[in-house]
Amino acid sequence: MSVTIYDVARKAGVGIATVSRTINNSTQVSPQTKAKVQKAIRDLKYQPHALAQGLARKKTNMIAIVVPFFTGYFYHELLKGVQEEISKHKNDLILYSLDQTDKTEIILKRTLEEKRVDGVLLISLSISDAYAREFQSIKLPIVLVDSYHPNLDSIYVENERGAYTATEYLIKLGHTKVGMIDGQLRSMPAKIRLDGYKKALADHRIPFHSEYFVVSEPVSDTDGFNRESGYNGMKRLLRMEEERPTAVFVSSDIQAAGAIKAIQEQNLRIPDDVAIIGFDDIELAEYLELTTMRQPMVEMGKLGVQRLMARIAGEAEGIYQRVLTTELIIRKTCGPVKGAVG
Amino acid sequence: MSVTIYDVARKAGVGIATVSRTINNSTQVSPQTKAKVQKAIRDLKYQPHALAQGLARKKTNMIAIVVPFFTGYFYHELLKGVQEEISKHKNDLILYSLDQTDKTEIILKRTLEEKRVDGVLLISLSISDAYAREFQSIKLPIVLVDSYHPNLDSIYVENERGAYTATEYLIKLGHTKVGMIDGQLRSMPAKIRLDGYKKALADHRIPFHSEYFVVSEPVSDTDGFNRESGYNGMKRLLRMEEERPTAVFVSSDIQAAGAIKAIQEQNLRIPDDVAIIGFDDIELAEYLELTTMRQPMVEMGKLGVQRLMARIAGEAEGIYQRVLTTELIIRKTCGPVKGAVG
DNA sequence: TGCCTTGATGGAAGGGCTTCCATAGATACA
DNA sequence: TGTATCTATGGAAGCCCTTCCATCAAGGCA
Repeated sequence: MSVTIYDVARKAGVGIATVSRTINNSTQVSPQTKAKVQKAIRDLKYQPHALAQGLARKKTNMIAIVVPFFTGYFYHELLKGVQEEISKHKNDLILYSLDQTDKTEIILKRTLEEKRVDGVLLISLSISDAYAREFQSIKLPIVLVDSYHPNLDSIYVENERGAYTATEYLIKLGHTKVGMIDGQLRSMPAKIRLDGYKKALADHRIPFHSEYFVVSEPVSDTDGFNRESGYNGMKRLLRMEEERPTAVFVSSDIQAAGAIKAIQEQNLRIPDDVAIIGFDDIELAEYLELTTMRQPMVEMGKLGVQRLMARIAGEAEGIYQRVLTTELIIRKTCGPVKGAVG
Repeated sequence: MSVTIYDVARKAGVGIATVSRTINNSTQVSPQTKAKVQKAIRDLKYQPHALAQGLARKKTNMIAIVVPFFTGYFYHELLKGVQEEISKHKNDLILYSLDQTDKTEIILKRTLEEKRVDGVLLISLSISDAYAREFQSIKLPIVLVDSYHPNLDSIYVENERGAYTATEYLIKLGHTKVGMIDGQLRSMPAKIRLDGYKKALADHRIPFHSEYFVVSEPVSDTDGFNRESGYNGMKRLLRMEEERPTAVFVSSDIQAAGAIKAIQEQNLRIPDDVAIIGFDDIELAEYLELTTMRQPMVEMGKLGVQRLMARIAGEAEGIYQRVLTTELIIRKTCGPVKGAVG
């Protein structure tokens, strides 16, 4: 049925080992023989069987990418970077998208033991110490992107600094009633962004006001970075009426989109009544004219792949911890506090 | 190093065939033996090697999905449906995203010959007759989604009817100067939507005005369904000044987003000066309050997987051609023509 | 009691590749 | 001219499974 290395060998009048060497560009083959074999390969339209190769080589040329898909656009952008980079390396990508973050370890366990992939790219998901150790001991390369573990290669943005900058930006516009809408605190970025927010307040001698801080409700087991949570969070803040914050730092653009909707529904104006700053700078932010903190998402994806490939090739040493910077993108959802000097 | 079926067999004091049978739930194993083997599997944390299984079984439990990624959100939504469905079938997904549509056949060739996957899901990409035949003769299941080939399973929406409905909707609002911004005509949906547009005009005795029809410029080798093309297309239409269309059917929401931007930049109002209707109903459409034709993207993804799995299981016969309906979603970017009765 | 089923089990042969090891021929050196 | 050194090549083992085929024990029936 399908043509194998034996067929090629017979046709070229050589041994299978020689065919294999030719395929794999070994220098151990004389030019004449190589030419003969290549001709036979062409004639028979031979293509090595990927699984058999993988089995024999103990290398599959596939990597797994594990993402929590539910939150949408952020991962979409990141995936772009991953795709761009991976195609350069002639590797294939197995996509595992989780509908619940607590399934992470089930997937990791499988990738770990099935030996289907050469490495894993874990996006925005945290990993327990136990599993981190397991990956190390089994020597399956893994790189965390938008996540962090002290013993594993990690690529992430300076979440605390970004949140600090965002909050401070609002404060410098004259706002003192500065709220925050965050994702689930079990998500690492959410937690750290809260720290940045608190620190900015403290540095400017504004007391932290627990009513101004809203965490998205735990819907099933998501990380809470979604539109509904932004919408609900903002509604809660607006219920405070006169006491409501005049500016809100929203922990992700997608939540900011929901927040904006809630504000508009109350016939309040942005930024006059409520100023909004987001986080991420997904494509949507541009449409919404949302002021936000940009994360270099595409770049994160690329760097993740690069590092992973290096690890797989055995060219990587030590633990790689790359912190990328965020950038304040000023659009139109933030303005000075009402009553302040223009 | 890693634990194999031999280790399990030795530990359980049985032969490897029995272990294999236990794993694969054969009834040919006595309950006692099965229990013994299962215990050994648990004790040793044994997990079958996916590649070896694939090689022996001639079945990989992986399917390839080939998408043109550049156009963004549409595929993102579709992928959601695919993911949901595929996880039910315990299959893995290899993602091939093309940066150029003319690479389609290169990828197909590989998937065809490498035997890495059990089937292929081809999204929005066309396939030549030659390749269609090849897939059939080699018996590698393939399902086209948002695309069509007479001899292959295809799932797509009634593009002509959808375009017709959209155009007619504008006409019924009183517009007679109805323009269209389309993707590259080599893309099948783009071509067929043009037909629908023309037919609606004809049925309402409005002559087709070639200046009102704009095709996105051929950027590298994309299908032209992107924001820039919508932006540029609309700019071109607006250059006609007083002669410009009062309503435009834009062939995809993402282009509509660009078109809206172009309109706003000229300080024109939507829908008063120019009415816009899109196609797709991607998530962004809701933010933009875009009136559009909804395609059931998630459903298309699911159906595609279902059909493919049936094919792989050998339960599918004949050629499946499933046409899904589109739905007019009225939001706020269309209104009656100026001067008409409200 | 003897023979035939039947069910449970093990062995071995693939599946298609890579790679170690052995061999043979050629070259080089003394 | 004989021996040591290389290079090109082939054979076979191994990667880890599935599955066909053979075997064996036990039970059923005459």
